[in-house]
Amino acid sequence: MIDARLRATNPTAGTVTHAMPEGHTIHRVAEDHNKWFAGQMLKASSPQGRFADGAKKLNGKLLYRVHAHGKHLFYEWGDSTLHIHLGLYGKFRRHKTPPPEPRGAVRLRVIGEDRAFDLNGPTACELLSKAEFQKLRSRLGEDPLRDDADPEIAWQKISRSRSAIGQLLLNQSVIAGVGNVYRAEILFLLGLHPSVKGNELNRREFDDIWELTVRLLKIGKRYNKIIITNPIDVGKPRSKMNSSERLLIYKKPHCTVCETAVHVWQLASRKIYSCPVCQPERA
DNA sequence: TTGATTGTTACCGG
DNA sequence: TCCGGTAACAATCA
Repeated sequence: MIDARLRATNPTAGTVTHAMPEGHTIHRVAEDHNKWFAGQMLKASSPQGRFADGAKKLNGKLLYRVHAHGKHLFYEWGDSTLHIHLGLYGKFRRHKTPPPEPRGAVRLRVIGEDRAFDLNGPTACELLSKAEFQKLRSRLGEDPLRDDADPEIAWQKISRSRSAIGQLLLNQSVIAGVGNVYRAEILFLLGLHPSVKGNELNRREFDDIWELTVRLLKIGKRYNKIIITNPIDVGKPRSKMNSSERLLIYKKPHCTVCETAVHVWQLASRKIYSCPVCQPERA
């Protein structure tokens, strides 16, 4: 069970990070309590006063039974749950043992027999009660990577919404795990304008979105990167692709299919890239 | 040094 | 209630 590869939020918007440290022992927690709980997200769910208790509970614990849902990781500990969310830049960094002195913002150090992991970056890392876990879990939508995912539930939410599909894809309570890069690439590949409303999509279009999302997230999980392009077209295996070869529309000045200038705009407070020709607006 | 960011939440107003 | 926009958070990178 060691090194189960699980997906989590990370700098690459929902792809896998390093192998997750399951079956290892927490050796150290950050001394800088304020830094640990710096983010608003953490303040909301973890009052600072609880840190000391949490840190004590964390130290020396064995991490076991990890599972991912969307961009969240959960380690079960009997009645409580360690919740980790890697945010924008968080990641698990793997070391051999003994690991070097921690550098930068190391939140958590996990030590195994032959390897160690540092959790660093502005990440969520908190201990949740059963009720808190249930509450968080209930706010998450279907994760296309999970065996128990039910696309019907996602379809109900999307088909009843007047929001743009470009918004809905980023909404973790609709589909959990899609980030800004995936949303741009998914809509581009399907020729859908990001402004098309959820309730304007037909079932066939939703099925295409779901299937493509599953496929892309699986590739991302496997290669630890968001990879959209076909390796045959690029002429090298996926593991060797560089960043400009992996994507089709995100941050591209010109459409990689028709060479039209890519339209860059804001949707859901995030930059969205779309091709005015390949993704026509709907009347 | 500066600005942007592959993420999320709280809050406010329509 | 639903929906859109904005601010805040903070490490990292160009």
